[in-house]
Amino acid sequence: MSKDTKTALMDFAEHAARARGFDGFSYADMAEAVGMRKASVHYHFPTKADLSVALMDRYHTDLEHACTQINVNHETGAEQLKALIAVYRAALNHGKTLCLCVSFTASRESLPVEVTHKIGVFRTMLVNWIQVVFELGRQDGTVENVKSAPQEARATLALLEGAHLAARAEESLAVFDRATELLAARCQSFSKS
Amino acid sequence: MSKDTKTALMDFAEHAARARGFDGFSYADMAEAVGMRKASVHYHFPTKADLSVALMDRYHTDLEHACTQINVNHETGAEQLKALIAVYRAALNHGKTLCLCVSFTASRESLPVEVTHKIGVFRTMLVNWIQVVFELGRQDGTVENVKSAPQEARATLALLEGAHLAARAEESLAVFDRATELLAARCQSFSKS
DNA sequence: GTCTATAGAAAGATAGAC
DNA sequence: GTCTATCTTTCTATAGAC
Repeated sequence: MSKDTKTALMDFAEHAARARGFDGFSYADMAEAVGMRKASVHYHFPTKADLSVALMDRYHTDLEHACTQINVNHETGAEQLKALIAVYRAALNHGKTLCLCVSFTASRESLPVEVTHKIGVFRTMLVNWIQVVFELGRQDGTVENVKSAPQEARATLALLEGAHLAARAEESLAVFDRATELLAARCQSFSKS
Repeated sequence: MSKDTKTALMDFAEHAARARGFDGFSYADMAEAVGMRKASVHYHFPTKADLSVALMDRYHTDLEHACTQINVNHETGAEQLKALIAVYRAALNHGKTLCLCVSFTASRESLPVEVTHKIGVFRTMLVNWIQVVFELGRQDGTVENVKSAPQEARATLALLEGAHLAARAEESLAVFDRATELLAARCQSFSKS
């Protein structure tokens, strides 16, 4: 069951990176978490740089999949935007964890350039997706006051990530909700047009 | 000149914390930066926890002073808000450094609870100040479409910090500007009322 | 205040047996 | 795939001379 072991290692590493930063956990921690020895962890991920690449790849895939699911399950721009907010809200774990992208961005200097590049690709993917949501929201009239969709998309991602930080600073979901309240308020249940 | 040495150590430590995270630099780095030995650094800051407290205290004082200066130098809500955006923009160093509050929030688990608490106090101070700016901007008519000043304040701090992260992710001032464009666009040079 | 010297712990990583 | 054993480096921190 080597794949399960690898998955278990990545699950722990992702959670640890999001809770304590990429420098905040060690191979010893990973080994203890899954019940093996340090040297065995190196069998699965020779270096910590390898681990960081694997984590970022999986994160990109997961989020892209989550976005696709939102498109499938929600019709209007407003509903899709609210669903994205909900995804970030859930990722907070009540203020205990950041999203991996924020965590990795803060720990940038400890990561291989390959991951820095992947962060850029990930952000571009997400901004583009959000932009389409705003365009839809403007067309179907469910998102209020949409001016420039590209600008809205950039600002929205910054707001969501900033709200993550804010919530973590005070370890409180309420802080996240307060920071995103105005954005959520622009989402109408039914078209006004 | 012990005070100068202490200041030099703090200057380097703050820059390093903002560029590489609080776990991303060591006493050896500090010693080399100011031209002394590791043990001598411990004379000024016995533990790294002590150092983190000193950095956070100074940061709070500095930012509070910057806000006061904005109040002195800018009359309208819009001008004050634009000045705050400019402060955050300058702190980026072209995408190389985060503000200390964001850096410390990400490295939370490595810091003493005292600093965690000080981060909360700092954020409250800043949110309150931003709230007053929005109230002013609504009264003098220079900031467009102000709904709830407390909500605007929370969202603005989250947006500024998120824009910091975004800019750092791509090491680009332009990314910061794009993320804050919509906020800046709400600031009018002259009252519309 | 700054130095040399050193302790003790923990980090990332590798070699080789099983 | 996992183990024991070990290496090397780096980290925070302290003792004591100057």
